[in-house]
Amino acid sequence: MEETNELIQERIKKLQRLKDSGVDPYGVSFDAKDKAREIIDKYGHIAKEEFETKNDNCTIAGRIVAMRDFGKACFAHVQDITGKIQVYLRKDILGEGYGLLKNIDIGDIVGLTGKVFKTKTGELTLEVKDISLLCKSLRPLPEKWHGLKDIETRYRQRYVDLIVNPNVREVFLKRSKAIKSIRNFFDSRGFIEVETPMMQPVPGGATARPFKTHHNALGIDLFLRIAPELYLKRLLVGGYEKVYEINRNFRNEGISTKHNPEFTMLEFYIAYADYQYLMNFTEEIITYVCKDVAGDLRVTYTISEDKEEIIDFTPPWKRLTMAEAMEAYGVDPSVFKDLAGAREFAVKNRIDIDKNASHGKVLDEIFKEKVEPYLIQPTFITDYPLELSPLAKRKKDNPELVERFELFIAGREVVNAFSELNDPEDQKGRFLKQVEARQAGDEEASFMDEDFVRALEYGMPPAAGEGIGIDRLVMILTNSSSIRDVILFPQLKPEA
RNA sequence: GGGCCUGUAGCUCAGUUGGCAGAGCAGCUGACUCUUAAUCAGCGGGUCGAAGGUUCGAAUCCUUCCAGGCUCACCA
Repeated sequence: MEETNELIQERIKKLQRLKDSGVDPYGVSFDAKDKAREIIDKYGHIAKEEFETKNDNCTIAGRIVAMRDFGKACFAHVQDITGKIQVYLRKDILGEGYGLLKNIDIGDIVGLTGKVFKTKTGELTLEVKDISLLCKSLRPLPEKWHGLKDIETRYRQRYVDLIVNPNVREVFLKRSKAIKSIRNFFDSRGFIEVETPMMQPVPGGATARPFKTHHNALGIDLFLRIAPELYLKRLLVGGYEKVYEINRNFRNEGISTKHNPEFTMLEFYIAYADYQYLMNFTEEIITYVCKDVAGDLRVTYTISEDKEEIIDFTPPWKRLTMAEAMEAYGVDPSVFKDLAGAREFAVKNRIDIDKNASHGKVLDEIFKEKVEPYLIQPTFITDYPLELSPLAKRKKDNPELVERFELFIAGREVVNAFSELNDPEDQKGRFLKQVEARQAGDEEASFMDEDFVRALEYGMPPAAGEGIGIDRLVMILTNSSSIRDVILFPQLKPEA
């Protein structure tokens, strides 16, 4: 971090010269009335000749990203949040102010006012009348042509990535837009946005290993939440009928292109609705967000280097039960009969399964291996085995299945939703089952949450609840192949 | 955690059989008032990821370690 090289030394010298000449190299506030993009939009279509009689001035602030020096004149590009615009500095116009240029580098942040015109080659340009340095930059930016490619540097020094890679800026603008769009959607439909604990004494609402932390004053261990579910349902008990939360979940598991230890989840609950209602509702939300962010219901997604797919969000989306989907992708229906049948199929197809795995778990494994990767277009899968869903309501006609669906897009689970179990006795029994599984060594099994059962005993209206993985959704909307490309500061090992 | 790959100048990358460490951009000096990967002349810049080993000699071969990528396992 302390490294200094010749290029930095040069800039420090310039910094000193600026100070010596009475220039504040770290500027003050600057009223940048105009934006690069707006200027280009406003004047771009006007013919070059017309500028000869015009005298329109604009004021912008931004970072110098390119410079072409001619001795007594200089072209540069200045970049602000909206984009880049060329500026033209002339000694005969700037007079003494032109001397500032000697100590200015690519990367410096400047504010300037100039007359709008078009160059010989037709590029809209500001002929600078006044320039002030707002911030001297001490480190050289990556090369102008190849930019910053090194993935590690891009993630570790995201600020540099954002300066030089416009597509990266674009991705995170889209992410912000997607989240705003989701809020609009829910707010306009009578939901209230809530915040529930990130630090929980009993981690629940999902099957995953939690992070543990400690509160000194209370003298207790707490867990970073793996899901907000149990708290949001407590709010249904409390009388709120439509709630949503957009916030971070934390899971103490592997890191991959699809997993970051902290990730953003949207969860929402609707009293008196069920999972069937939610499927339609999900189509509505996602098409709403997709239109807003991508401008179209069809988006291109790069599945792998040599495989690109157009994902079409035009509803209705395909709906299959887990069993139907398995059959459609060539899984022998005998797997549903019993554990032995499922196990046999798994072994035959070289699917790794834990030797203690239950029937439901084995089915889940087979599904993940044989079906999930092929669900490219948005597809709802319904009717999951009870034991995989300790918080979901049983199906009336088959109590071993639950009223649940997951939505798959591009071969990935993006949504998980179900009719919420509101029978306290059943819930308590399911918790106990989970506790048993935990004692038998399943580290992901849930803990008993006594207070949640107590809440259900007061009565929770029948309700439907859903979780949407925001990072994964944004990946699809921005054609990003790694979750790290949609998280500003993804988790990495500390720099050596 | 396993397998495969990568790490060389600020950035993007070459580096042959083990034989003086290279290019482009960026930087510095000079020229240049419509360039846009500006151009022209010249100059400087390296812990070759780290440590150890083999060798007369290592960026290059071997071992270990560090970081990253892809992938598998686990998961969302």
